Amino acid sequence: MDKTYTPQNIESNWYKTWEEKNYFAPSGQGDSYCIMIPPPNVTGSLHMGHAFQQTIMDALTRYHRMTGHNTLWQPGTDHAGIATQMVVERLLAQDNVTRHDLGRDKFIEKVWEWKEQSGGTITSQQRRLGTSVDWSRERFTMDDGLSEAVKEVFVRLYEEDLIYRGKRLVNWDPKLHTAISDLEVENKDESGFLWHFRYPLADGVQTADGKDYIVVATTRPETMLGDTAVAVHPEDERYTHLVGKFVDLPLVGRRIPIVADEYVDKDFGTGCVKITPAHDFNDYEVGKRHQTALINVFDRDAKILKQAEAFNFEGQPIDGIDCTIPEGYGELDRYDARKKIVADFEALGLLEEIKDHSLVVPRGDRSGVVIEPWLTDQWYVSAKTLAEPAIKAVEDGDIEFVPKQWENTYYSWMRDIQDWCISRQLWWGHQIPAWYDNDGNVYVGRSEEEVRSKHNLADDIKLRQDEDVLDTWFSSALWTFSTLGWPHDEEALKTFHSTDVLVTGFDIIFFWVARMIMMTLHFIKNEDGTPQVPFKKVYVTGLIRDEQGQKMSKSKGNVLDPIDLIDGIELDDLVQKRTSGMMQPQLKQKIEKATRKAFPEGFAESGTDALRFTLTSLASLGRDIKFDVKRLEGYRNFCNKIWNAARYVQMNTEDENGNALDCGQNGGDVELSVADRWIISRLQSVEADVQKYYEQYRFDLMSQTLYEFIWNEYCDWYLELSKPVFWNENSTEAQLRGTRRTLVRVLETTLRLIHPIMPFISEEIWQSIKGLAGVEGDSIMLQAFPVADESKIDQQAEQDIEWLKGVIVGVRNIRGEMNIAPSKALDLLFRNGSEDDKQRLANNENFLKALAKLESITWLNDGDEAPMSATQLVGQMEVLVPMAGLIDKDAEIARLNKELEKLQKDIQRISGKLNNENFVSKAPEAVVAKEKAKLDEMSAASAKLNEQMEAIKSM
RNA sequence: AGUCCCGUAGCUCAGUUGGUUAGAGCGCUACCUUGACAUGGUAGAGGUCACCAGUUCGAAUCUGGUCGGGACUACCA
Repeated sequence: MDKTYTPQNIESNWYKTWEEKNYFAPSGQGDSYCIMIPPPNVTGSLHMGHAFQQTIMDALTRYHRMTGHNTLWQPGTDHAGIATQMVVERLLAQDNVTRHDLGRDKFIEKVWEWKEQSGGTITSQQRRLGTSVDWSRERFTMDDGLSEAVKEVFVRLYEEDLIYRGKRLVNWDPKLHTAISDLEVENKDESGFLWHFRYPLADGVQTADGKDYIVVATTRPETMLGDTAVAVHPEDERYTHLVGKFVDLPLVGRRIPIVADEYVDKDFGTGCVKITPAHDFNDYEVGKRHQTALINVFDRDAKILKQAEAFNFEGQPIDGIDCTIPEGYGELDRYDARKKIVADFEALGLLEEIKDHSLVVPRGDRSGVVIEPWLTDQWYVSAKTLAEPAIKAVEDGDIEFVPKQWENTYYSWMRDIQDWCISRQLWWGHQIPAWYDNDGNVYVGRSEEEVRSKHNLADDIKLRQDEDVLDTWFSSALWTFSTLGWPHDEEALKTFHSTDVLVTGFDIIFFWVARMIMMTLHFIKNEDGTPQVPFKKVYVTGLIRDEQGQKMSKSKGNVLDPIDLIDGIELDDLVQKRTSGMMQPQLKQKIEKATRKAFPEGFAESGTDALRFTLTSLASLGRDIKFDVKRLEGYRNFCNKIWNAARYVQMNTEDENGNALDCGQNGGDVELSVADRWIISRLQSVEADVQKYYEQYRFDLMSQTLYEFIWNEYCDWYLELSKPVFWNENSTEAQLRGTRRTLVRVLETTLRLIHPIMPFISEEIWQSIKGLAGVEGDSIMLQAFPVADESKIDQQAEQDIEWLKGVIVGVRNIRGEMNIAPSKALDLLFRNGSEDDKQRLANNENFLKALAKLESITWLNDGDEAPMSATQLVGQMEVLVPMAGLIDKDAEIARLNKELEKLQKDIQRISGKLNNENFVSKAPEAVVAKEKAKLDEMSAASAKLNEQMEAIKSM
């Protein structure tokens, strides 16, 4: 083994080997365990969030593989409709080409080219991360098989009346020219105005206070061109006499009714609301209740039409409605139209006032432009029917969220779920399996042939397929079963479905998790017909944020590429990476400055294992993660520590020529020291804890447990305790064998414990020590995961080592505080020890002398005078370091004072407790007894130290 | 507006059913190149657990409130 740990040398080869040998495929034996990867979008490359989630999935996968499960981690990618189409359009735009220049087929070809490239980037990144997915099963949401599943689901839902088509208001993105679902709309608080307009009353009617107009307030003046009514509250006395009367809509001249509707808030604005059913979701409902028309005034760009269009609520065009668009408004952008409307109202003397107003503005999550409620034909999924069993599955505990609090979020959305608009006016995606004839009839089916034969359509009837595609999330909703071969090949489905756990972020609980639950419960059934859940657990991870706690995003220029942390990157390259290909180049300087400030050194190479360990150690439940590069450095050092510990083990279990020494594998007496028994005992507890933490998804606690065991117990103490055995000329062969065997076996076991988190370093070291540990096998991946053996828990050994540590730390404390050179060997005196103490010393003298660097150890009898000494207490026993020539009297007095003060404080606190009548009578006996024992011990200690103090002072 | 999360050492965070001397990593101080490791070792400094009130013999932990930070959902034109 090399002297220093260099991750690059070991990581590249092992992954290739594992993959070539097909270790990632399910073993075909044991109970099944399955995780579906949340398919990354093929829009670019993996970010820290992916690295985080995939580390957790890989740890779970490797763990279950090692516990003997038939384990499948299913990989794949998502076509990410809008997002990917936008990426490719932006690329084309660099050459001044639009998708329309290319035409649909050519454009889609380009997107496939991009998909190949981006998909390749993603999978190679995944390999670098060490993900043990079964690549032979890799899927893409637009594969033939998955497209089959999409069609099948669409057709069946249509046949069950759970998918329908209708002309309704949708969230229209006027930039991307597509409908989007409610979830893709981001509502943002922005400041704007509330314009108060006067609408003249028709037929000479007057208001209660004698005006010939009423005042409506609006934040969207331009939509008044499509007004079909004015609404007031039914109990608003100011206006009751006007209900049923009319106003003449200014500019347009249309006569529209005044209606009474509960929707109106009497106390807001003027209490009169203009109703524009074709351009506002609430107005749509009001209009529907009062059977007004729908008057659309916008085109697909949200520009004013030359001639408005009127529809009824069945979506049919209607005649006889005045659809005038006033002169000069046609083709005006919505915001220009707004200005003009306001100006025109003002000119007409109909502008009452303008108030500042904060309002909520809906923006498209991809385009960022203001979304327009717009009347179009779209396809919908009736969500309520599907939602019911999906709610129940969580209520009944068939699906559990970890942490549990996310179930609230899930319920609150599901119980108020709206129909899901699934059609998108894009080119990249699954084209909707619906065909139209020239009479406007719709036929839904798996193919044109199926449609023709099913509906007996003659060959000469022309059919054209719906040009729209489905929402990306429609296909991802089928992910757990479409990837396993549904609807045609159900073998894998039978084996691996329901899957075990979904690891994902809370940001897609609605987009994805909820919809997967709905679709899967509806389509996948057990043999007895009961529905199958897609997964039994949902592990919801936090978000990885930057060092400031900001969300990482390309536009903010604060993203970290996990590969850069693994390989390291120069500052200049990092800056270059963060500032290239930006959508907002004006931010370049700011990003550069922030980056140079945050990471003045760039990143050193840390290796995959260190990154993975960092991510798991940060994986607390229900909390976002501020990614701290310092933490990564610490765990890189941890890898180095493991590496060097392994080197020590190897050096002491092989001779200079690399031949194995006798580690007790081939018979011969084996004698275990107390240290050997102690570390074996401690290992059992660690094994039990690790298993528990897997069950609880507490990767943070697991990492901490492993870190502490390896560093603070195995390295800091056990390795040191092994040295006296190896270096003592009097050690017997049996003793040497015992310690060698323990040394290497504990290491070998520990490597298996860390393997799911740190696959590379564990494999590399394991390969070079497996023989020494008497283990055979091709890869640590295929070894069994360690299981705690309670019979190896050795209380006696643990207590003995605690005692030993107490003495050693006591001596070291005196050395440290008194500035005694580490090289100076000390003469140690013990006084007032019990039989146990004496026994322990007898058993451990060798260890004690070596680790505390002692020249001699002498027991004083009870009455014996001690020379002036610095004192430490281990229980009742006094450990004395003679001061002569070493220790300054005042320094020792000061040190004792410090100790005594601490003791005094504790004694006060505890005796206060014990003097409290209530505590003694009401607290459990065990607690009282414990406090009493503590007090006794501290009092005795205090007395001893005081005595010692007096002795020193009087000398 | 509703729901939820968070506030613990200079920084990033653990602390599982109330009973610990409140922990870790990084950073800091002093000493040490001893034959696994200076990406290291040893010793140490550092906390009124945001604040207030309550429940309790006992609260970082439970309850209510206040302040501060954040997330999600909904929304009055």
